[in-house]
Amino acid sequence: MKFDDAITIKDIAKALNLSTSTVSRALRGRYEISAETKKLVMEYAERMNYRPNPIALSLKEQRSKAIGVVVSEIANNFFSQAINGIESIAYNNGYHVIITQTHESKEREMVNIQHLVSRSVDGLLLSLSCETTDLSYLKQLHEKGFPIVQFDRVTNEIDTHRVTADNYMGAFQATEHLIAQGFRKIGHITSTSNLSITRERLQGYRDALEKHNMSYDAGLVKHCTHGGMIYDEVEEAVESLFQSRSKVDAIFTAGDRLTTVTLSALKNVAKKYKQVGFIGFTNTNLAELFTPPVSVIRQPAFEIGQSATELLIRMIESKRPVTEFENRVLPSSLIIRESSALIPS
Amino acid sequence: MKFDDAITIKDIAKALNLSTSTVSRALRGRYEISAETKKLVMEYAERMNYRPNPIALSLKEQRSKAIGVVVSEIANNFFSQAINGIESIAYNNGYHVIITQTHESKEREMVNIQHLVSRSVDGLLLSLSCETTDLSYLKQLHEKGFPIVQFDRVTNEIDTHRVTADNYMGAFQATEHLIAQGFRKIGHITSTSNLSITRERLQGYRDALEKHNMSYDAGLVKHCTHGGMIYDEVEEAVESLFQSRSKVDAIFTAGDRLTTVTLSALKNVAKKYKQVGFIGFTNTNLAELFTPPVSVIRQPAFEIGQSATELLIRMIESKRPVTEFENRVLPSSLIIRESSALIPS
DNA sequence: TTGTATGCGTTATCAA
DNA sequence: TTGATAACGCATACAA
Repeated sequence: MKFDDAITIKDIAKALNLSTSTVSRALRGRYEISAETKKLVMEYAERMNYRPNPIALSLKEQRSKAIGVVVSEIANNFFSQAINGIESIAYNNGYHVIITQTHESKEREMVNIQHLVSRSVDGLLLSLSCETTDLSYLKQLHEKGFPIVQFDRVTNEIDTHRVTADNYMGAFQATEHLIAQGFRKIGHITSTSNLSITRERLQGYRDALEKHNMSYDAGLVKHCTHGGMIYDEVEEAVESLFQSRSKVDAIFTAGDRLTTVTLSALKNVAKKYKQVGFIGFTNTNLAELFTPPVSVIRQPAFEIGQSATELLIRMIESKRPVTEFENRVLPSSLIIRESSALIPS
Repeated sequence: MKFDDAITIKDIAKALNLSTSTVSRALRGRYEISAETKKLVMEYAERMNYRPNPIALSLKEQRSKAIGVVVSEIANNFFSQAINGIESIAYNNGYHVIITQTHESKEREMVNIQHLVSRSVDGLLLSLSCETTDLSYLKQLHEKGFPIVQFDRVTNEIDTHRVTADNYMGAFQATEHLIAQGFRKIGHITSTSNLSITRERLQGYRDALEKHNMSYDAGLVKHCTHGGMIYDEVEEAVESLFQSRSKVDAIFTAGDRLTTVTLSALKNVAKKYKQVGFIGFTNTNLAELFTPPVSVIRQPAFEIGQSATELLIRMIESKRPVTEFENRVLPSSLIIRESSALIPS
């Protein structure tokens, strides 16, 4: 059924007693067409509000002027902000954006990518899911020259452009900040070490401790394999950090979700303790609602989205295959609030 | 360029020395084809990992097995949860979801809708933007029989299926709750009255006041035209509610964003006051981070998404045009926390 | 039971 | 300068 009253080139041709090819050429302003015919066609098209059918174009050109985005969750401020950045650039370049979520499932990830590719997206913006292990399909795609840009959660196993936040430096500064505040036993709640971001942040944390001659204790690092999707997992982590053997006086959290949920858990668990230092990676404005407001590390999500999209579109539109891949690292920013000490009610 | 090594029906036909139509029919399990040929084709297709090209199908069938979603912002918990609901149903029915954002701009809204339609989405899930005024295009589309389901922010000017939260009852109960807590002067921060949700909530608020013999004062209702997108607007609203002439002792906020931002503003502004009652519509878990946690009205976002999608798919797949439209109203739930009183630090 | 031809909307190639 | 035709991948009416 056609609900779209969109007229086609054929309709124009018929109405004007021309051939479809003439109309097509006139519309695209080709030099072979007489100014007269051109004007005729253009005006008629304008008047009838002609729009080329994108589907037909996709079929013909084997491209769609659309880019696919694969993220774990859009209900995550980092990603929704990144998507806004992606859209802003894509939009300005005449590209359409198709967003898909993996919900951290590798099957979902695979299905989404395949679907996007078969839908002829011209390129892919990819932030890997926690689970991802088998990258062979992606690798193949990339080797065939399919434009892919990784952002945020990246892997070195596929050599593409990469755009990330400076997770290392963010974590380093965050940890130093807690140390400067006088906290001596800093716990770290993070997600699976599968993820690049997890490893980078952990390294920043370790190096900061080392710089200040504080020993690294693996027992103080809690990996939540579901990245904060499951509350109980986080609460358990928080609780274990407060157990006698390894009682921390401060906590540093790694992700948007993890930060949110840890703060919630702290409300319940930390009551028993006088003061808990806190800092976390987050792009929500949650933390300022705390009493007193806590410090956070904010990531340049919007800019990451923009940057990744620029690179992708450049790849798509360049004639020759790209061989040199960029690694853009955008600075995270430390936001220091009144106090990083949480005073339980 | 073809990066997808997807084989086509033609390839199969060639390899098996059959015609494309035979292959096509075999693949679709038509009865005319001999079991033998069917098996042959099926197996080969399976082995070569054949996938029909969705673009070609769209062009042919004038449908895409995709549904378009138009919301104002995905960086809004209500919508991201609703989208999850939408995806869950769409996915199970073999539909693909294309999400677009209007950022509350009516131009953006128009462009998105047209783009989706020209991309042959089979139906539209629509949550109107604040600004929307000219509905003629949408009306036309609907009159031509294009499947549209409105959700959350709806208008009566277009007669479609509608799925909403029970905003009226939510607001009514919220207001009653504040009254029960002893607050006597309750301010209401909401968005433009263009929006159905705004009007419903306002009515709930008014009726609750009336029931308890409290007079309604229009001066205590602040409309933020940008729905909380602009902080200053909200802060101004909060401040004016605390001015001597109309000093409120409690605030009731209308939207996800508005609630978040008002809470932030309260942190700054309300410091001067001893106690402020608070309740707001929100789907974030922000409110529990407050000290003490505040009460909220939570909307069944996920279920709204699911329900709207069910209706839409039913419309898409039904042969005869729908004439009777449903108005589904799903209950909001009041979440009472320790206290709805905010104690400034 | 299978094959041929046509069309979905567009553009490119070749011919006029 | 313009037109006829084929092609993108698929499904179907019609022929065989």
